[in-house]
Amino acid sequence: MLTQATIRNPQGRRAVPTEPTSLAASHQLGDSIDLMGAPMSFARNEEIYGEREPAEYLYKVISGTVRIYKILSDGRRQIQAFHLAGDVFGFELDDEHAFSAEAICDSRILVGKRSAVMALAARDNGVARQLLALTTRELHRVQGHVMLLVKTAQERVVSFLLEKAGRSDGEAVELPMSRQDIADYLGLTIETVSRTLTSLESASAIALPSSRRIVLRNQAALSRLAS
Amino acid sequence: MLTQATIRNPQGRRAVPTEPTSLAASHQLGDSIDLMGAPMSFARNEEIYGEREPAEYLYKVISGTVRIYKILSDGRRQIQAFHLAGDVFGFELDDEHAFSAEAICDSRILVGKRSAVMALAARDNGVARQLLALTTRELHRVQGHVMLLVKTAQERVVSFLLEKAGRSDGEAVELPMSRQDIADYLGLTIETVSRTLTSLESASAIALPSSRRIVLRNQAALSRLAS
DNA sequence: CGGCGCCTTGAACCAAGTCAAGCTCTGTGG
DNA sequence: CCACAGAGCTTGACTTGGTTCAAGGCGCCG
Repeated sequence: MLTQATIRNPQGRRAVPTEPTSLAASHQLGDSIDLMGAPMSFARNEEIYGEREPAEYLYKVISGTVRIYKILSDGRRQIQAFHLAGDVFGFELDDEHAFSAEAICDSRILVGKRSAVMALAARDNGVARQLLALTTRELHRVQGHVMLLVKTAQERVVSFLLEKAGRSDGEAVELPMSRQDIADYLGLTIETVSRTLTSLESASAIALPSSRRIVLRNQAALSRLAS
Repeated sequence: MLTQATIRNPQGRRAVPTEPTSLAASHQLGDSIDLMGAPMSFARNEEIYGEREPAEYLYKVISGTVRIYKILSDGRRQIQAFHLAGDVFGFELDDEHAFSAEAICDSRILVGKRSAVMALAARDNGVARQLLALTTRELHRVQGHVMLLVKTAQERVVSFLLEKAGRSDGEAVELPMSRQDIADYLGLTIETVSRTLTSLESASAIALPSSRRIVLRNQAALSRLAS
């Protein structure tokens, strides 16, 4: 359908919309900027943009999940964020991306010209304030991530589960990401994540009907374990 | 001189200006919001605001250094940021402070009404964009903090020194904060920070003429150690 | 059925934490 | 000017939570 989704630039790295996006932001929606850009599809593990590339676009997840990450000089990968449906990402301080972005599973992403949104924000105060709100919310989330990274392995895993549960309906958490993704977000190894989940299951705090599906059986106990 | 600086509310926790602040932002200054609020003095270790208190004011450091932190349920303290002269802090997502703030050394802080700045931002697009710029810069810094916290102890300490060196003139870094403050910022113990500094000195990468003064003797080697 | 990702489990190891002295400033009072 | 006290910093010996290395299991798809 949207074949341009997989078009890549000469370096084979960045997917771009095939035509200039016609953009408008309806700030009456109150909650988030609606990028009237081109919806694009990204396959599982497909790169959306790479670190140090020019930051030309802003992105809003329609469906699917995106990981934002950086590779450290020793080859380890640190995931900064998982973005779910509704999240806007791709903001940058300067004109290059500080992180890379990849689709974790097949995803649809709304892609809009960053310069157009910025120009609009310069004219329209409502848009500017929405950008501020989005950035402040993201700042808050990253501050929470810092608090996570100084806790014990069990506290990190439990906090992660509770955060995911907060954004999912029903009692079970469906995880689109692999154990490696979780480990790289929490600053742990895949083995530690796996062992911790197993031990939480033994303690009847959670159930693991399948590796990507986790049932929180005792939310109160989990909240206590999250420190 | 500014005796109101030490006035505290009934709970003895929050210092407030004695009179309603007359506020104006001159966004022509281009770089930062000038809170034309009341300059206040805070003594070493004096609280500026506490976690969960209503976020009524915004703050800009005139001189001195401020630590922004949270106490974890197990009693450990995690420092989110050190703010130096010129930095603006006190932004919040909702109407309460998510963190506490204390002066690390005797400091002068410009204090302005948050609501006044927000009202101004609603009218004046330039102010709104400056707030966005400040928040985006802070987001960037916190993202860097996340990257720090997954590194080894030596990498964290070296990165910290290089960051401080970047904001100080001359070849020596003057640290206003204690080893405990550094440890709580880096997610390490005071002993590990101390040992790491000693070992860097043995390796001639730094010199420690006094405990609060650190000379970077081999910046290239340090950059390599920062990973 | 066989192959390949992905996940779990086990055993050994190590970086950083903990516990415990002891040292070095700095300011204060005799 | 020295004695003392206290806070802040360093150092040493031991412990431990999490990593590393290695093997094996599970589920899915051709």
